[in-house]
Amino acid sequence: MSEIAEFLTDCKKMGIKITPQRLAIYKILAAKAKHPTINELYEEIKKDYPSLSLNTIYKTIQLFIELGIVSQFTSREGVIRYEAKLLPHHHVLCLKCRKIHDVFDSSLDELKISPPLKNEFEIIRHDVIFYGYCSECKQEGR
Amino acid sequence: MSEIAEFLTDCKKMGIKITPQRLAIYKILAAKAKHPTINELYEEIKKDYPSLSLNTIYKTIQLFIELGIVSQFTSREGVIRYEAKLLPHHHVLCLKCRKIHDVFDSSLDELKISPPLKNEFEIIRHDVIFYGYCSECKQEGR
DNA sequence: TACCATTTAGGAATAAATACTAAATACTAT
DNA sequence: ATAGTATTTAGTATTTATTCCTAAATGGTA
Repeated sequence: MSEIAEFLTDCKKMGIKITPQRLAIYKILAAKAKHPTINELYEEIKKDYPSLSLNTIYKTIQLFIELGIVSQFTSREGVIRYEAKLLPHHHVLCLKCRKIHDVFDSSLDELKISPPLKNEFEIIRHDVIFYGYCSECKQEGR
Repeated sequence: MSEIAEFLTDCKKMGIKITPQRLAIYKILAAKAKHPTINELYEEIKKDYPSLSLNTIYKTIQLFIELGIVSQFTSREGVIRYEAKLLPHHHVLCLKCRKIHDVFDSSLDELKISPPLKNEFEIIRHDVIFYGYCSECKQEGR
């Protein structure tokens, strides 16, 4: 659980308080292969913290994004999803079941940036999003 | 204006009616370098069609997406933007001024799909989104 | 030109996100 | 350990975004 330890030191460094709510939210966001929406977060955390307010989730997410430890991620469908920034990776979205999976392929991390783009922009990073059908959905036809 | 002519034949082929509202919306979406949000569309079209309803924009956009002539596009910020599907291209978002520009670089259209990804998914297409600073913003510092 | 199914405008209804405030809590220095 | 203080939370109210509904208007067809 070194991610959690890292989170705790991050919080101290940034001067924000460590609360059970924040820890619970971060833990879910840091869990691999999860890309919850606000409501999915809410439903999941309510199991352990029945009194938790949606408002707290909104504010915590916003705080995490400002601190740079969480990123927003939005699929073509316009559904906003969140995840902790851990290893660099990309995504693949199943066009049928809508599940989003992580893609770890470091060759995608070093795309060739064409000269016109390089001239006009200072590129910091990039995301690749694949669209297709996952193993379950491609079997059962579309 | 061949895009507009193409739009008109598309509509006929699909059996939907060509209305001034639909044409106005499509024209803005087809204008290069524009990636409007719902509200930006609304504000812009209201200049010419003061009576146009927000409702109409929502429904028209949804129709266009179903017809496959418009695509949604959502940046890390979670703001949904729309554009007509013309040539295949990718995007670059300025982290300061938030403007989104098109990137035409066909080498990005043929990414190498790693074996694990290929085995588990049937990949149909992909998007690349670059993040960085545009020529104006990188000069004036951040 | 008249007909009819489709489309629009506008308001009502619903859903999503944010603002506000009193009560509760994490951290600091003692 | 304890008290003090600024931060944070929960809960409600408010605002904003999106969808639903219906009568009136309009585009395409014969």
